[in-house]
Amino acid sequence: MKPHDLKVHLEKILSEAGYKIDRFNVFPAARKEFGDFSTNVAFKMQDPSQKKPDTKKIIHLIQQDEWIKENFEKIEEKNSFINFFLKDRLIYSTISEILSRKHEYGKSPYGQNKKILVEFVSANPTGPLTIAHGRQAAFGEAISRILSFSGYKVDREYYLNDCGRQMELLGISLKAHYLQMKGIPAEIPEDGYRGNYMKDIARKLPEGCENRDNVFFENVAREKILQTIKDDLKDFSVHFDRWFSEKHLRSSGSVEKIIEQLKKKEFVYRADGALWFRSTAFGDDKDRVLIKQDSSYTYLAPDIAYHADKIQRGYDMLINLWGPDHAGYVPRIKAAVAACGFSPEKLRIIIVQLTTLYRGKEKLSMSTRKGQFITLRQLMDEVGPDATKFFFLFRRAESHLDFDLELAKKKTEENPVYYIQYAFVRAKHIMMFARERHFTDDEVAGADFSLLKEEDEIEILKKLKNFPLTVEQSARTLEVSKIAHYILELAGAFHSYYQKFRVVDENRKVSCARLALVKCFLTVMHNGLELLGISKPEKM
RNA sequence: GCGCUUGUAGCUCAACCGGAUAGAGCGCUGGCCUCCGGAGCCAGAGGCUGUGGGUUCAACUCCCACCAAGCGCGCCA
Repeated sequence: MKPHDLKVHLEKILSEAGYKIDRFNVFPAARKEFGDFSTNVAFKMQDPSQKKPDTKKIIHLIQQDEWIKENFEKIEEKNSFINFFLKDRLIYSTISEILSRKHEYGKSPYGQNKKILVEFVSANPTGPLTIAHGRQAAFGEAISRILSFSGYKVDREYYLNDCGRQMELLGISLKAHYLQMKGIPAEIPEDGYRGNYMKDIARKLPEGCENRDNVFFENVAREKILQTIKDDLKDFSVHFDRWFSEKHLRSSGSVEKIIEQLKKKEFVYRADGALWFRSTAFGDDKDRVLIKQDSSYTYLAPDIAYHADKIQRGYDMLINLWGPDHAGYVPRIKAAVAACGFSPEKLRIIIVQLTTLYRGKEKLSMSTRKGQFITLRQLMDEVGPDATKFFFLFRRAESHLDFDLELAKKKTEENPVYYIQYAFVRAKHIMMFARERHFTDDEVAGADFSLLKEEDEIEILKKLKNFPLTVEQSARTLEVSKIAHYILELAGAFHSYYQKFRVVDENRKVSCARLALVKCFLTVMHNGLELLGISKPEKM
């Protein structure tokens, strides 16, 4: 049972009794002594003239209901909240539910099979992925997994800016690096790319490329860099269904087409020798140029075409993960989507804030062009992919976080991810130990769960019971950190329990019940770690 | 100057979209291995939730002003 189920029933009971309540909440109890669920409904029904709500009448009414009687042991008032205590068998039924649903536990039809496109990373192929891209990659991957677990049909997409001025510059830069290497005087452009990765690419080029044109070098650089990006993502367990090429978008005529459509709807106009998009009609601060005086496109034009393309592909919702430097870009792309006849609320843009890197006290400034940056690869090598991921996913996307590299390296073993994985390994070990003692799956599944009477056991059970709710909340709010925090809490409860009680002990019946609990713990941990994309070690 | 985001324990972050005594990890102090792995557990210290107002039965959460940090404000991409 979820809080929502109880809420629906309470609404029914109260409306049948003739009460009208605006909005009230039913939520998991904040404290043990408050039972399992709490509601603030009494406050919402309160007569404004009274100082305290009259809960007695309401409780009496609720207690008459058959469904309530069937499911709840008792209902109490405390500080004008109404607390519900579930019957024991409902708490224990969580175990059977987890044992039977296994890796499906927490899965829900919440998303109603709606199609969602998650677009993320989308870094220009002008250099290796940085730590900032890493954070977006971790988020995008986890959000995709959570949504798909919650009943959405999810596609992940990477928008590839594989043409335009930055690409030209990349080609020119590579050629200059190559020539310099051959001892031929050449200058890397002021705003060109000068990182070591460029020198590496130049070094691997065959002899005799001196007279090749810039396009040749551009193609080589783009392909090489794209390959390293793909390798980085693969090693970070981040997967894309589609790489959407801007070059193809442009050559397909989509840009012209969408501008034509906007013209028909009179959302564009000519002024000062340029073509403007009337984004102010959709709440933007000012109108935006689509075609410049020199008749070339601005960045916005193909981007509108790209979003129009997404919409045409029939998605019910679009999610974009952007860096904070694009925050100001949100109103105009929402406007564009609205102009295409798509509800702007269905485009959810998550701004993933930057991580400021420190080495001790020293703040590291990052610039792709100058080649000064910490790459995702370096971070993975130094801290490990799991710890890196967890580090990102534990925080909300909007938090601007500081990260000290020295500290991260030094404290690797104290990273919460090890705490979590250790709990998992411990539980695994117990199951192995039990197998050696000839406990069978059937014996465990058939145990008398009501033997789990210890406070710590009930606490774990209640946490396990809340997993589906946590997943749903995470899917609704797109906040991945909820899952990470949930897992950490669950791991903590298990560690504490482990310390106090032996699972496999003399009393075989109790052992069986406890083994069932451990098994459930493992299942939920597995499901949670899977959603975050963090590995589940057998040993440490 | 304007806009967006963020200010919570010494540090890094939570707090279930207004709820009950603001919680974890790290660090600090003191304890705990004859027994499923001590990468763990237990106890303790540590807070005017940036500041000042307001709304409410109830504010970390909403509103206003201010302070501080980050990022934006091109016919760049």
